[in-house]
Amino acid sequence: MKIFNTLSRTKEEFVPLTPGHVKMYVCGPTVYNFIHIGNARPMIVFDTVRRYFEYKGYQVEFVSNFTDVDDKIIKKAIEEGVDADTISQRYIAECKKDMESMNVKPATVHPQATQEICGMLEMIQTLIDKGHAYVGKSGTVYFRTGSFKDYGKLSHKNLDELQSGFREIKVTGEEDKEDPSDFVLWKPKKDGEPYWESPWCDGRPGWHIECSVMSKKYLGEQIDIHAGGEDLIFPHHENEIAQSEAANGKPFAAYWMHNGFLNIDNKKMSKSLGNFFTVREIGEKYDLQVLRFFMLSAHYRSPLNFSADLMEASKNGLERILTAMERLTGLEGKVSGAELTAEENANVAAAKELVAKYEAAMDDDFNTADAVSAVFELVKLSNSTAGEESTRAYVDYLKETIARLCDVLGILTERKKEVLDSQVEEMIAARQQARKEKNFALADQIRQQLLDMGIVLEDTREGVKWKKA
RNA sequence: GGCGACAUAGCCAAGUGGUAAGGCGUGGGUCUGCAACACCCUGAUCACCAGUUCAAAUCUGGUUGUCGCCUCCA
Repeated sequence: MKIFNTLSRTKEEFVPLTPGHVKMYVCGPTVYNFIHIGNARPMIVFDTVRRYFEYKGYQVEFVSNFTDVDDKIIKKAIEEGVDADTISQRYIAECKKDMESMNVKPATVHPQATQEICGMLEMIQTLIDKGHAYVGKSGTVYFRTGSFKDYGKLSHKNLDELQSGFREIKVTGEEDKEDPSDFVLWKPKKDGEPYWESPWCDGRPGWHIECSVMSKKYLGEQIDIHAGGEDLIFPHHENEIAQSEAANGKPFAAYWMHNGFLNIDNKKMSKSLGNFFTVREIGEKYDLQVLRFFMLSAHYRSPLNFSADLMEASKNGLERILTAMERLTGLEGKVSGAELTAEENANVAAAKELVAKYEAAMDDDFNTADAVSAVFELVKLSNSTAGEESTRAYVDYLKETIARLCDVLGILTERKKEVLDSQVEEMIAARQQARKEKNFALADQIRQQLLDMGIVLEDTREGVKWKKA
């Protein structure tokens, strides 16, 4: 398997620290609101990465945090007149609902920053002891970037270049920094903010230290993969490397993976442009399986544009896969035979080549777009070669194969079982009766009524099928 | 200003040296009472220029254009 490593900016062969195991950490959201579809991209992408590792037989330890102490959370809490904790707990719960709807597996551990303060105090103290951090006059603790010679290795920047960009920060209240590119590890509380006691001042941790500590606690000092959105490369991940490697004295993550940004109608998503969508909002219009399928239609490192038209196209494409699977399920009850025919053997051989194509695509830095194309080719093979004259062995093989490949992508191949109310069932029966009597005008009228109710009918050889529009 | 990415059919999107996967959409056809599903057919010489090579979308240089990071941000 090859993985594009941001550190080297090249695809590298994946070699795990421990054979057969993968330790992976993905930076999670700050929980001050419902997650937006931009947050959803890394969740879906790296869940797919995890699933593929598992498909290949790796045991994956997958840790993803919730940042539950932050300016935005505090701001929201003040607005609502509640505790910061109330806000973060609420949106952690909502986020987990969204993840489930997107078929994102729960992490092995979902640590929360506020539960890990103790470890942060320890790591900060270690950094101070080793000369990598210092206490400013207000009790603020800063990381001394100049003390870490590899600072900039991930974002490929050097400290000199960074000086100018940080000048502005220096004037806005952190003037006790030794160097403008130093960053905060611990900062003093302000009135009304949550705080913890520390040897330096009552306060709270800086953002970057959280991930270093949680990663260390749940995965150890060295991990295989650290991932997140590309905007996190600098400064967040750069700072994590500095903290972890300075404190632990060994390399932190072997591979750094970053997903590209999601744009809306070719523009960056922002509240001021009014093109800001939460996952919850999209879920009202589409099954979130469609969102997931859409996200996998491009390579994870490419920027991806979101629009209603593209969602519509993804919906139709996904529908094609689900229809094919439904058809195979319908055939299961009608076919028999445990031995493949000669012709079927040839088709199975063709299918195996498509599985190989799928795996080759995923092995090449998780090329999901190419992998999906192999699934579509399997669908075409199934639609054009499986029928009532097929053997049960062949139908089972196709169904199992497509389902297995879709499962790695997190795409559920069985439609959610929905129950029709009796009124609808009666209408369908009435329409069938009308058709039998060749009263097609009435039949079409009933079909239109059902369509108005959001139910689409399809007359197939296996009988009437229905689905939601 | 610094660092970086991208530019493939109407749209989305693979392909990184040997004459362009796949999906959506469009148009035509088969099937069907009709519709839908499905199947068959239907489309690009790869932003532009120059170069390397027997051979380039794929390598090199340049031009144009779009975008990202450098500040909280997935």
